[in-house]
Amino acid sequence: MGKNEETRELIIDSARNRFLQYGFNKTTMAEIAKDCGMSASNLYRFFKDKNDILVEMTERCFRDTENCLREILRRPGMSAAERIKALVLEKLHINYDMIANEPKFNEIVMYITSERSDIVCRHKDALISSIAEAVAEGNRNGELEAPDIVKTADMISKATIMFGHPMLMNGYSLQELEDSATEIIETLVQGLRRR
Amino acid sequence: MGKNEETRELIIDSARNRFLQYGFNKTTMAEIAKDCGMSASNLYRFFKDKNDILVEMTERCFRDTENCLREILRRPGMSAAERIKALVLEKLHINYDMIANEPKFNEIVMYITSERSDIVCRHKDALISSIAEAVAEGNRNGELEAPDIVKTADMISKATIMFGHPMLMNGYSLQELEDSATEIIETLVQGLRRR
DNA sequence: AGAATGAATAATCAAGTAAATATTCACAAA
DNA sequence: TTTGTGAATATTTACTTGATTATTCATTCT
Repeated sequence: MGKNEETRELIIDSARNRFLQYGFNKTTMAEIAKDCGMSASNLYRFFKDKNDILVEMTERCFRDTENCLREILRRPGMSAAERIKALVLEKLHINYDMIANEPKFNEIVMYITSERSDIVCRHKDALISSIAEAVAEGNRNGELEAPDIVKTADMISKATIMFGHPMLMNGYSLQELEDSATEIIETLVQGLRRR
Repeated sequence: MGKNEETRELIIDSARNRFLQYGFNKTTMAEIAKDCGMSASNLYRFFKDKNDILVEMTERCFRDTENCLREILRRPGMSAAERIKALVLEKLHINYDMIANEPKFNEIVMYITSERSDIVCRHKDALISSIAEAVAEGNRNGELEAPDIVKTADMISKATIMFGHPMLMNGYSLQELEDSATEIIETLVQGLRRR
């Protein structure tokens, strides 16, 4: 890995800790720089501005999630139903962990959602792609009958939207969320089954 | 109708126009009073405070929606599937109209959601009750097989949550929303069918 | 050259004050 | 007795201005 890329990672990690713990506005460039052992002005050699650090942090976070989901697609011996459920539950767990452990997660999500909906959309599309792969697999092995794969995947993502939005998860225990997600997916898959 | 109740309605209607057009904070008690042809201090003879006007306005709005839904339950000659779809689409249309025609609807919803989630919860429960009635009907006539009626209704409401949240409807056309809602409900109902 | 810095400038935030608004109250009209 | 009002008070908002922070830049270091 290039030295330059290493420094960028160090900065993103330092910023991430501060942003999620204290919030974006309450974190100063000087603090991030101090955590990295450099001056504030030097941060600008690696990132355009403070917002840019947040954006790249978010994209990295989304990329990690997407990799998790792709890993689930590669697991052997799962039915399409099981795979779709695993995808949604994985996203749910990642979100739940963040809500539980990172005080300012909600604030950061709201900020990104309102200011950079394009990034959120791209992530949502990646999610739909993963679900689509599982649906396609279900079609191939005769478990499902979904003529329009992407439309079906999009439908599934919309029906499970509350497990990807921290705001909507508020007030439910992890158990309740898992149960609800499971019931929705099992009913949907049952409705998509080849008869 | 009592004179007192008539005045309360006049005040709520005047406030409603202002709140939805200019927002809660940008509307002054003096303006509401002027629209009603009375002094600001007289408003307090009918409502505890400004917040109270908003709350009663919201409850009235929710009650109207709930009456619409109950009316759908009384329509003759519909299958359970059709009735559930009609319920969700009705709520979707009401929300869509508000978003399209009332500039500050979103702001008001956010405010009520954060400050008085109890009211929103009660409305959500009423919605689930209506869906539950349709599910029960489906069970009776053999169209559906849902052992736990309320749990099933709750599941349906969670899977269609995006059509009840203005925030999540942002960026979709009415047609797209209707299509998505229809597809989700038809798939769910198919999954609940007696086999 | 590229990496890094402290000082300079620009933008944003925060404390304090003035103005606007919400709410109360003593009293009048119906 | 209920509806109503204008004046008085309490609260909130808007606006200054001083302080903090983001960003740029000229310069040093390697």
